[in-house]
Amino acid sequence: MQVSKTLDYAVRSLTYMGQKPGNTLNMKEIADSQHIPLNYLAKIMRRLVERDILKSMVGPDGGYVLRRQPSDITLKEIYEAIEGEFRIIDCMDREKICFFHEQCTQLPVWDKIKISMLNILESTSLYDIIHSTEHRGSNQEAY
Amino acid sequence: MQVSKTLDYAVRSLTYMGQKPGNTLNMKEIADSQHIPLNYLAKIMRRLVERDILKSMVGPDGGYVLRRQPSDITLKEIYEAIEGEFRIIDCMDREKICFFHEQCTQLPVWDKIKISMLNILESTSLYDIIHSTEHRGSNQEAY
DNA sequence: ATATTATAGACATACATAATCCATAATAGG
DNA sequence: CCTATTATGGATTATGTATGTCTATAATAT
Repeated sequence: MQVSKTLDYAVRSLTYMGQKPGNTLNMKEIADSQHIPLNYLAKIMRRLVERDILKSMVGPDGGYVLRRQPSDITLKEIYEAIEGEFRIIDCMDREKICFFHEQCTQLPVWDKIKISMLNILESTSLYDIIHSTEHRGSNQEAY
Repeated sequence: MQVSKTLDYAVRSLTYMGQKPGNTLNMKEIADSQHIPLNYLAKIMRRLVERDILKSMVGPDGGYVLRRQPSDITLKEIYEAIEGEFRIIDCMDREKICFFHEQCTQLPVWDKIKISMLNILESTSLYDIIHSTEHRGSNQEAY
């Protein structure tokens, strides 16, 4: 029930990019600034490009830019780019036949949690994430 | 970001027990009914006993009973018995020093999700889970 | 005394995540 | 056209955690 390191990397990278609007940033700069292994970030970036969250440019002075406004990129999109469809328990996978079928008492609970999480993911944009620190007190205890 | 099989096993087992109030059920019956490997369930049950969710009795005709009313057992307790403290991202672990300290823009988002999930876990009792199927249409599409 | 049950924990396995590595394609600039 | 720089693609390895298995021990009802 944890956010994967990969998703965390993706969100951090996009946040960093959103804080430097307009600039084309190359992978190396992003990887260095966020302490992400370069080749691992490469794979993450590809998925974000595939999902049209980023635009990439090959060659010298190449790199990545956000394809859309941060306010137009939701956390849900980022999640799905990295993890695929949002799902919190396996039998929500329609391809697998769950032994318990409809008598399963568990599903409504997990579904409630799922819906609540999806709401947050959907209603949170990259813009919100970028600006979320501003609302935190500077002497707030670190996590 | 998924519910572990172990937690699912725990919730299913407790639900099953809650549906047969008063009876002492032994592990074998629970394991069989829920299709859980017996020795694996043994480890799960131990944790639930430690947390005073279950009472155990050794010996012939021994087994387990719920120590409290289903309405008095929250999903959060079950979660914590199995997974430990609820946490959705590693740097929420105060023992680990996160590289980004307070400048981290990510935490408020994950924290929002965490709080929302905790609310649900806390406000959902075993009673609710047991009775949740009743609110579902019988011809509802299976997950 | 024996059968039955839970307890305890070591051990093994499988699987997903994370990370590394190497080869290739695109392109800007000289 | 050549070269350096950057992304792309995919194979491979490493690591850790979740899951599952096994064996021995303790408690207790009959």
